[in-house]
Amino acid sequence: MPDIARVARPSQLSETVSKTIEKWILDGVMAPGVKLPTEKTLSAEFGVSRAVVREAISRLKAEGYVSSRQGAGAFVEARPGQSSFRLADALDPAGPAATAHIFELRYIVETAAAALAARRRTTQNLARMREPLMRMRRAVAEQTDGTQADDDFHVAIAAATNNPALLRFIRFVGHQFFASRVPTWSAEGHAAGRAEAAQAEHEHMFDAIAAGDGCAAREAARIHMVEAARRIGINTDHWDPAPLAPWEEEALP
Amino acid sequence: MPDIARVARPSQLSETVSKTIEKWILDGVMAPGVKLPTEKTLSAEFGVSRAVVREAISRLKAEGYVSSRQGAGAFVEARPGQSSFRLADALDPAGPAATAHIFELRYIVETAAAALAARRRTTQNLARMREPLMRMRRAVAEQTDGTQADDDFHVAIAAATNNPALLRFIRFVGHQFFASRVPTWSAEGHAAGRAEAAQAEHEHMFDAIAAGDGCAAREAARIHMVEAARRIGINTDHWDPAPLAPWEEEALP
DNA sequence: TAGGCTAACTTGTCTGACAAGCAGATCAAT
DNA sequence: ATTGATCTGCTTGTCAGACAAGTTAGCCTA
Repeated sequence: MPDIARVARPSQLSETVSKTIEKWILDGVMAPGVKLPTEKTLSAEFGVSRAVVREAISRLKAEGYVSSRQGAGAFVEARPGQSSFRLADALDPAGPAATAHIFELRYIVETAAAALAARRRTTQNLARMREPLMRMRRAVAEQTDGTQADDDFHVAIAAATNNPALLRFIRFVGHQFFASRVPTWSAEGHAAGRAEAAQAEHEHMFDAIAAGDGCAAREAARIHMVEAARRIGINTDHWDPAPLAPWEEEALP
Repeated sequence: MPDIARVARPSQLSETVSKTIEKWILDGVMAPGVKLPTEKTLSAEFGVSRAVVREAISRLKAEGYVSSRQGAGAFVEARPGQSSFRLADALDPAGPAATAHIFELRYIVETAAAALAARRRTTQNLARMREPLMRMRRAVAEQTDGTQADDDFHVAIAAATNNPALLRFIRFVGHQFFASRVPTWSAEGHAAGRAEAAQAEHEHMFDAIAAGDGCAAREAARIHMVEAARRIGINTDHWDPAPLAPWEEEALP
């Protein structure tokens, strides 16, 4: 079943209130450090109960826009909204152009991660990469779904960088494209040879990382990312060439 | 006044409840898609009022762990917590090691951004980079604070990549180190020549980007990042050398 | 003037209630 | 027997009022 466009939810009162206050903050109407109106004032202003206002403020607290102290009031944070990073904002939903931008970001970190993984991977890391690689091999042979294994493979590479922040970011960005991997591993994808092609790229990445060759790993990851982008219809002409270090250059064929 | 260690806040009831449920989800006790206990059940279970439970769930909704439908109940999201990315988690606060990891992530994206900016920048982009650059020059000359200008400069470079996602991520990561830039622009920083050194690196970055030389821009950014890391006491020995493309290599001195 | 004290105010929590919406059961009709 | 509508209990969303806990600012006293 093709996914149905999610019906516009009936606007929740608390959401309306929180979005309004969020807009105040983002537009600079309420500068960092200033005190928000009291809950009683806001509830009167918006014409809703205090419970709704509290729920709205609770959401703003969770997203790092404000913080509140009992007895004192609620205050706009120093760097509102910068405590967490989100790609698909509810205010400006991600279009096709945004997808290309996010993929370029993924391209940057994944190629760097592959190079780092080649230099830092332990034998245990390699084992954790080999497992999803085998699952993908089987998926290609049996023409089954390898989407999850694909995801796991990239996460395993990120884990080999020994950088938890990088790992979490790659996991985060990668999950944004979880759905995009389906066309590769679908029946059509198998028939068109997309799954097989992707798997060949994965094998190259693994071999380079196993060999400890950061240069080759970066190049293999670069090719995989460019091809993956192509498979989901993203133009990569103007991308940075995920370049190699001068002393790595002679290792290329 | 040296900043005082923030005293442990008196545990908010709603925070306790939301952290507990968050842990349930992260530990897999509650799988994606399953229905949470009703608010009445939870309030009885935790021994708090329904208002507290509602506030806790509201927080979890904001962070993308659960979603709720009126009349039906609250359900664990398909990819709980993956709707937003945060570096300093409240559960495991960022230590010095984490700072190094985050800085490496910043290093990866900032060097890539510099290379992209050199290839894509418009004259308007250059003007927006020149402005904070001038402010920093003045700060060096007058031994004043250039922290904000420093931040603005890096954001202006990111903006020149013409990639909003990359811009937002660099702004996000850069702000994590806003406080770290203070030692460079403090009175001691000026006296020790740190501000002057940083400014020289900035000038090199700007010149390379203005010249449209992606290779030189990447190298200038690499040097700046490594030096900036050194200034705040981060070991960079095992970092990836932010390499150059083969065809860019001859441009190096 | 300095310091303590009080009073008003604000957020945090509790209780009870009703409205809006959902899911399963019941039941009638074809 | 299957389908369709209706009904009923349950759950979340919203409201109102109240008290507890904590803060702020002004007053008052020494």
